Amino acid sequence: MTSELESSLTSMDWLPQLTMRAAIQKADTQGTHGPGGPKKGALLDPSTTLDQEEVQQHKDGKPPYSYASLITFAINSSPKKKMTLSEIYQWICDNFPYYREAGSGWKNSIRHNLSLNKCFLKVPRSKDDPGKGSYWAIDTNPKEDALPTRPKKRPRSGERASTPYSLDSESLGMDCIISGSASINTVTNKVALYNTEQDGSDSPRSSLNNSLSDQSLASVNLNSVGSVHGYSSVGSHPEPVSQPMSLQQPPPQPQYSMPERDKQLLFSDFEDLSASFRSLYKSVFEQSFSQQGLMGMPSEPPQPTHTSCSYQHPPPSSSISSHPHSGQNSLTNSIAGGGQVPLSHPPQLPAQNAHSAHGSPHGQHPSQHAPHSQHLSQHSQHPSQHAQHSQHPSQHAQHSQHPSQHAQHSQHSQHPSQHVPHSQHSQHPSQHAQHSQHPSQHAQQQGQHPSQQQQQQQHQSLSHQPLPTQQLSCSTGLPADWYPNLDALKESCRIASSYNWADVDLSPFQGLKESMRQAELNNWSLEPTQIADLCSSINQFFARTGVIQPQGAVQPPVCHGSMHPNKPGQHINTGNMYMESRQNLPALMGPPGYPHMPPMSSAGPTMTGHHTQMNQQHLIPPGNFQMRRMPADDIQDDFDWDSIV
DNA sequence: GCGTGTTTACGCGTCT
DNA sequence: AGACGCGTAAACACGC
Repeated sequence: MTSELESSLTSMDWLPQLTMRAAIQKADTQGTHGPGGPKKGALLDPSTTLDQEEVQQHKDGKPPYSYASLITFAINSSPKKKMTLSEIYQWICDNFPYYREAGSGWKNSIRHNLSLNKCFLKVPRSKDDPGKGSYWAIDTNPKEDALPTRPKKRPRSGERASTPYSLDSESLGMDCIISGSASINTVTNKVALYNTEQDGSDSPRSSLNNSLSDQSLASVNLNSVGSVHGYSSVGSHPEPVSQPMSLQQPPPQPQYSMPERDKQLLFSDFEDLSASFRSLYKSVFEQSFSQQGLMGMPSEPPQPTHTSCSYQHPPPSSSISSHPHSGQNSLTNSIAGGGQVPLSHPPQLPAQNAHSAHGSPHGQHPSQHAPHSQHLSQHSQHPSQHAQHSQHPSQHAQHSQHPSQHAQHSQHSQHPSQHVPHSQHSQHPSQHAQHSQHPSQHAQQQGQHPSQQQQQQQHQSLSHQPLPTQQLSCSTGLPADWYPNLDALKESCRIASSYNWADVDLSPFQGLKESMRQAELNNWSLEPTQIADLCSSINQFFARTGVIQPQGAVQPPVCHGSMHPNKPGQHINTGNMYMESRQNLPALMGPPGYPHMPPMSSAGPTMTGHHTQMNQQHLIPPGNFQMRRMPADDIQDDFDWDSIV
């Protein structure tokens, strides 16, 4: 598999299949509507399209597809991955003559499905695209929460208005292919995800916009830890994943300047990286936030708009055990990571894979429930990742104090690190210790940050200006080329996360803090440019704090990121770090694993918008860095191991 | 009026 | 038997 993935990483042919994959062939177990052939409900991979062969096979009679599948087919047949209701009708009629002659009841069912099924998102039309009805797209990150799927938009006249949330959300969209999380702010209103404001314009827009926003909401959802791939009950899947029933209805998509598969690569890689970023973020800054109250964010109560917050503290057992979709990430991560990262961590245990493969037909497997797909996926990956779910420092204690919770999660995870004695988790709740079992962690070292002048020089040539703190990096830090690729980046994040940043004066890095905070607020839903910026900023950060080894070798060009302490005006020119990075760091500054990230004309406000400010903030006061490594035994692995495995 | 969208209710088949 | 997924019908509201 590893080799397969390695090769496929080049070809990227696998991406369309990974993306949002959750095709569950339930046909053999339920929903049989006829002998042989595909069954209704058999396929609900949002990324699938309908094979012409399939079409031909069901020219006569009612197609053996569920309405949800039909809708999925239709939408996916659209280059924009969205369709109006009438277009969906038309597509179905075009491809399934049965419905031409059928009454109109099926249309009602289509509408019913669209409304009811969380997989489908209503995308408001943009102002420049007037017309009747909204677009419908497939939610790449449907929230399958026990919470109401959406607010009742209008009280029905009559008595039923008193039951605003009568929908059985668990029964809704169970066939959705959950790809993760994030969908921030969508627990109650999924439409918001496809806000045309974010989306750019729904209609005629640039190909780039289309490719990036139609389905992915124009962002790289880092929060969806590998979840983009959705899950696939491989074990029960009657057909190999590599043989999606789908197939390529040949929609030439010339308007895509970036191939669809590239977009998906972007997703899969970045999402796979999300936990690492998040972990790093939490490791580095949360303590600082809590101590200094800077920006007030992570210490603030969960933002109501932050969906993930809704899942931060699921009821111990019920919420965990009742979410049938969250197991996706096991497979997801195993696919995405491909085991390429040369970590000493043991490979994913079979049980974990089996976990995702178990997918019970009814989605009752604890790991399959979507509502906590993000949450539980991480739980299932590694118990120590609980911290990643928390935005509030005080919540870490929760994650670290209850062996029972770990035990509970252990039901979903076979990760070897689960065997870390619980005492380790509870030893340093207040420190937000980043425990790690990774062998690369070594003795703690301390260092003093050099003078600002040195920093300036270092900025110009990081590799030639070893900092005292870089002594640390000499033994345990990152190589200068810490993010030449995705795996390296993840590993770097992991290593960096293992430091005890609590002792580090992070005040010089307000900009980075803010960047990461914004990323956190956005559920790590970042655009490529923002990813690049973040990488750049982190690179600077690493350099400043000595995490990056002062090696001259493959040292990436000095980032012009927000961490730049001495050239605050440098980015004012473009306001887009990535653009500058692209110019100066052609090979390294782009998001790892994303080879052709196109230059973005505009970066989202999430990250880049802060950079100018950050540049001002990143002036580093002299000599105030002290880093102390946590004792190896106390290191909690907060890295998303499964994202690698 | 019609299309669209939401919601409720119910029946059926399957699975546990 | 109950839960579940799915299909179907229908009521209702909204906007063009």
